Amino acid sequence: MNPARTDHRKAIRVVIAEDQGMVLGALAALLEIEGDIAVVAQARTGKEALEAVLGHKPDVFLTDIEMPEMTGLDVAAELKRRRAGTRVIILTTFARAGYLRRALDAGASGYLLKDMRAEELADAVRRVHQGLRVIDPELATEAWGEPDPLTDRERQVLRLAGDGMASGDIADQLSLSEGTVRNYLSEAISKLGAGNRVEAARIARTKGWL
Amino acid sequence: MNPARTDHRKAIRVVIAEDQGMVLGALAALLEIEGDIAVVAQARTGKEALEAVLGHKPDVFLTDIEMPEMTGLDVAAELKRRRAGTRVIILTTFARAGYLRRALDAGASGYLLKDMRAEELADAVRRVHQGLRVIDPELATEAWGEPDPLTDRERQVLRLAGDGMASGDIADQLSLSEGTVRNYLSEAISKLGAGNRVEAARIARTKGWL
DNA sequence: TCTGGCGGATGACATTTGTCACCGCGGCGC
DNA sequence: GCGCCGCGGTGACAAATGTCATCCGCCAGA
Repeated sequence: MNPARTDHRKAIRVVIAEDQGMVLGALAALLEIEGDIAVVAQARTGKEALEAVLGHKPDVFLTDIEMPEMTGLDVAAELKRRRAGTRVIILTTFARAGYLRRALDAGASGYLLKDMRAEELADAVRRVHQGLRVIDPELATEAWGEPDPLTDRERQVLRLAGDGMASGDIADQLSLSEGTVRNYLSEAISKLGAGNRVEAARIARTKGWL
Repeated sequence: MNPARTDHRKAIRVVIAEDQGMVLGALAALLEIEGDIAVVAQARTGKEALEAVLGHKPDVFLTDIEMPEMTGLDVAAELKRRRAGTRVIILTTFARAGYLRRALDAGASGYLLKDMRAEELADAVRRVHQGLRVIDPELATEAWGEPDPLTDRERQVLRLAGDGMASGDIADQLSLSEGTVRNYLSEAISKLGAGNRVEAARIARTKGWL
């Protein structure tokens, strides 16, 4: 099962980031079983992760997306900006085209879903370490779908509306007039083919456009 | 770290259920590391889990809540009904009082959150195996809070409304009149102290009342 | 300089939501 | 039998929401 019982000094060095402690520890255990992979640090927030990667300069950085303080996508983007040599694998629950696109833009080498079989993880790490790209097949095909029709304003407004905030309150928070908020919402609703703000927010969320 | 390097035939036998393959496998790896715990089966849906537990009669059943086909809570309730001797530990993302209450009603011996430290899991399994109860401290205190003020109808209506369905459509789906739907919604909104249906749905969800 | 687009705003209107008061019916306890 | 809930329903009304047409100021490109 372990293709290379290599000398431990040559092991692939990995940093893992994931906000749920239980999952974090479990993933580490999963990778540690492999003889050729060494988990050199674990992080529970985006900021911790960024520091860990900059400090340890691992070969591979495996990260969740939704974390406190910084998302995994933010961390990936920052690493790209700083030209840290580490390759990034995104590991997330969400099969959302928007997330995948942003991940690739942020220079990620891999995008895997948490409902893949656990056995495939170590292989993905090895592949990415060798310079290959690993994209979950389910996403790879459907992915290059629609390209997010929403403007920034529409996104902001929709996010708040989706949490149940009333038009007036949204207007206050964004320093817009209530009418304008309703206009944006109306635009978003029609762009997304929804029947009302709530449905629109739901659709946008599932597509990863937030 | 392993209190008992016990004879393997005496290992604590565990079945794990969790819909995300990656997490499932990782948790199994985490427990397998311990010398005194043996993972005898893994399941990715509630139904699979039920069959696995009935078939293997493990000492401990560790399960997620939200899974396809049957929730972990449903499985626990069914096991209680059938008087299967297996002790149940719920392992979930959600610190919701409503879930905990239902878990205990369903005879669960443990309720843990996925953001606990991974090291604590094996200990929790051992404790439960010895007949102790293990409840996440964060929940244990706050838990016996408010007791879900919603009626069944209000719950149904709120669920659909929270997904963006319009009053008329909800009425059709539940074979009620639109006015009645609005009445239920209004009741729910005031019971929950919300400002509108969406906020009400959000509140109910976070409390675990769905 | 003109023109077109974009962000933001208005006003008017139809529809949907949220609230309230009140009715009818079937149990259930007394 | 009587009263009283709980569930479902009506009707009416105010407020919030969704839709449109239109307008203004600004700035980039021809």
